[in-house]
Amino acid sequence: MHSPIDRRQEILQHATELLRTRGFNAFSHRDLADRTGVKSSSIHYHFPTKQDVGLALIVQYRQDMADLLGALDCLSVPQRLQAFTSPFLEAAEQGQQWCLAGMLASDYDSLDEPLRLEVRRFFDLTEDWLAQQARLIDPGLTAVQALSRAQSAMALLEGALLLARSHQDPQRVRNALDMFHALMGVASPAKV
Amino acid sequence: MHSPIDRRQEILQHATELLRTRGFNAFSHRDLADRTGVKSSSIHYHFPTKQDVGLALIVQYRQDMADLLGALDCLSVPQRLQAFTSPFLEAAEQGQQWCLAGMLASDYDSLDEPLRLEVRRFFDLTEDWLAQQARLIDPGLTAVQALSRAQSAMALLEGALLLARSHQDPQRVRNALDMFHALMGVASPAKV
DNA sequence: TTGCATCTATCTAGCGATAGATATATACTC
DNA sequence: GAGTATATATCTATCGCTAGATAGATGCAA
Repeated sequence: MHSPIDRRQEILQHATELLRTRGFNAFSHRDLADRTGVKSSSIHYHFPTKQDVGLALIVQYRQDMADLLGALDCLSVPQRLQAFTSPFLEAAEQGQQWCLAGMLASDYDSLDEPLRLEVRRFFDLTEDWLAQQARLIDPGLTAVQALSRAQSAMALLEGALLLARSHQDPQRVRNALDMFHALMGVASPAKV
Repeated sequence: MHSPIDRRQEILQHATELLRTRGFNAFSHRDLADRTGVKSSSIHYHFPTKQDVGLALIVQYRQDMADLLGALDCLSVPQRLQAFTSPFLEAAEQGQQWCLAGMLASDYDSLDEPLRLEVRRFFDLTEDWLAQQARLIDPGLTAVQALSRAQSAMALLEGALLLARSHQDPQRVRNALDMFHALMGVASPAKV
């Protein structure tokens, strides 16, 4: 028998991939069960409803993001932005997956309120952090200006990854990253 | 008996709204039938498969966009950009709907290849036009640079509308429009 | 021996899709 | 024109399948 924590994590791992490639309404408990190697009723044991699966996914996604951002303190602001954006580029180069939070945002109408709240919290967290970086770059910005800049920067990344995926063209994200850095007021990092 | 063209258009009208609010996998033939006031089998009469519904929607959406862009020739470039972006702002202010093509892009994995092709064509059309405007604004741009700029501008709009919808905050799109005009190299239009 | 994790079996509801009947409008022929 | 055929648009009824979800049995481990 697996440890319940292992199994739970295993389910979430498959759910992450399915959600990010297909969307919330395009995968089923049976998809999860088949990939995890258990019966679909076992999925219900760990997550009573599908919304619970989504909730666990976005909470973990946000926590991972919070951990990442916390780990960037020791870096310079341009290095932080580089580290922050690299997962977007990786996703585009991998080719099939969108951002988990972006996907849930696109399925927003299908989500119950607790899940919607967590989706909003993900973007709030991310954008607040970006706004902080914007003010470090440009101390003349008001808080409102910095947040506006951060929200648009985030929108740019989400949109670019969405369209890079449908066009199978990671270059779209690379170009968007140049715009992102320009918008945030730092020089683009040197190409590798 | 209705004219077939009327009925077909009536179905497409409801399908547009359902697709833009819920997504491709979150509305059914019965949803369409109930709203149109016919039986679900009648939907199949007009559109044999659900993919055919999606195909008709995106083809019409692209045609509407092509018509709009064609009608802008008589305007100045800043006025054109203003007219181009205003539907995004209206959608954000209305509150529930995303861009039809953006929604299909988010459901890309569920689409058959003919439908995917039409989604890509919508963005190609739009971005090519935006790239032309970018070169009119800044004649020093290469074609590649202009296209890159146009793709990022489009990504920004799509992302901003997505997040404005989930946060119920049209201001996000207004702010993104400022960034959009800056990115395209024109002054933002005066606020009303 | 109690609690956890999983299984088998099943439920209800809804999905996209199809078959076949019906009513109505249009076109053709005598 | 009358009568007949054809095409169009809708209906009723149903298909096979999958969805999310649940009840109750089983096995295993502390």
